[in-house]
Amino acid sequence: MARSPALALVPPRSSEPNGQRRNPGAGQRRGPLRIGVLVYPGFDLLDLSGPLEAFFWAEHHAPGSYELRVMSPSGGLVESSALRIETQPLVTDKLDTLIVIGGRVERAVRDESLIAYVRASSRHARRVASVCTGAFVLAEAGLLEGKSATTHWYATDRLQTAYPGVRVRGEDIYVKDGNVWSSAGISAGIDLSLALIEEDLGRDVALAIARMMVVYLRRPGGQPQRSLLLQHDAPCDAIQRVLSHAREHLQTDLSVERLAAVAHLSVRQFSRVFRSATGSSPAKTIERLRVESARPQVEAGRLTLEEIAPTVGFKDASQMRASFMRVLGVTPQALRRAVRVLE
DNA sequence: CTCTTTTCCCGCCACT
DNA sequence: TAAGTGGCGGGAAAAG
Repeated sequence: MARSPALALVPPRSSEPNGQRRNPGAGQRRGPLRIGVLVYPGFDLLDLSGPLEAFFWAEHHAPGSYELRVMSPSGGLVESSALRIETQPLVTDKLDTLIVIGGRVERAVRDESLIAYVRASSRHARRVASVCTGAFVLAEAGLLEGKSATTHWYATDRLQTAYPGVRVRGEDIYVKDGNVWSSAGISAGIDLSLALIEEDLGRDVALAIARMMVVYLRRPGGQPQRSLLLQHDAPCDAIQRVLSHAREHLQTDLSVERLAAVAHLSVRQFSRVFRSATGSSPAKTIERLRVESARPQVEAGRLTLEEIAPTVGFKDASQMRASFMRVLGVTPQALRRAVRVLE
């Protein structure tokens, strides 16, 4: 794996190291980049607030870089999943980036004028993006035809069936294909926004924002969006039993041989079935499970890393550190430091 | 950091 | 024949 010093959570305070910083797409900057965020009745509030917060911090770090505009077809008050928010009418002129928020899109995709607007602004805007099920709007507008895209894991099948021309990448947090970006559910919108900001303002700014928001920059794509700890609906029964067993016996030996025994299968057959059911290998999955379990404790900062490691089955802190690097691309110490920043 | 040992994992093939 | 299974070998990666 590529070791990536740039993933360190705390950027060098000297604001000058290597790395491309000026935004490459907009040429010489004149005025703030206008970010149009598109919502509609029934949109998901968290899909909206994540990106807004990210761009808010970007503006804080680099004043004058962005101008945010939350828009809806009707303008005025629009009802979200949680509460009503004030929006502005749609505009197309000088729109740098259009971000379509997810939510209950059924009506939105049937709104001819809305779809037409998205299609039209995609011709003028430098970038178009979607959060969560906002991908359906982009797809309906034909922007995803022949392109790779992602959406909330719960909706990937529906997206694929409804729009066969889209190359749905259900495993990715966010996907960039040309100038069309899409992200997975809810909080993945933050990752998407950070990536957009990184493209505009450079890695250092994106890292600083990630630190303020207490998230970390994920490696582009490749990160499974479903948590193994939350996943209780595995496709195959035997595999589900093994995962439950693993969750409840994290501190014990979870070698492939052991797991195969739990599944009542030979090692060979077990790893074969496991891969086809989960898309990943047994050992890698166990490693992820342990990292996911340790992470909240690491961030809480109550126990030392040496104390945490054995509780989730790592031999010691250094092994835990190695696993964190492999799975998250970040060391436990870095995660812990990131949380402390706000205290 | 290098060297050695162990574990993982997947193609291949034989056996139900 | 088709589909599921399990052992073997060895390259790759992790652990020691």
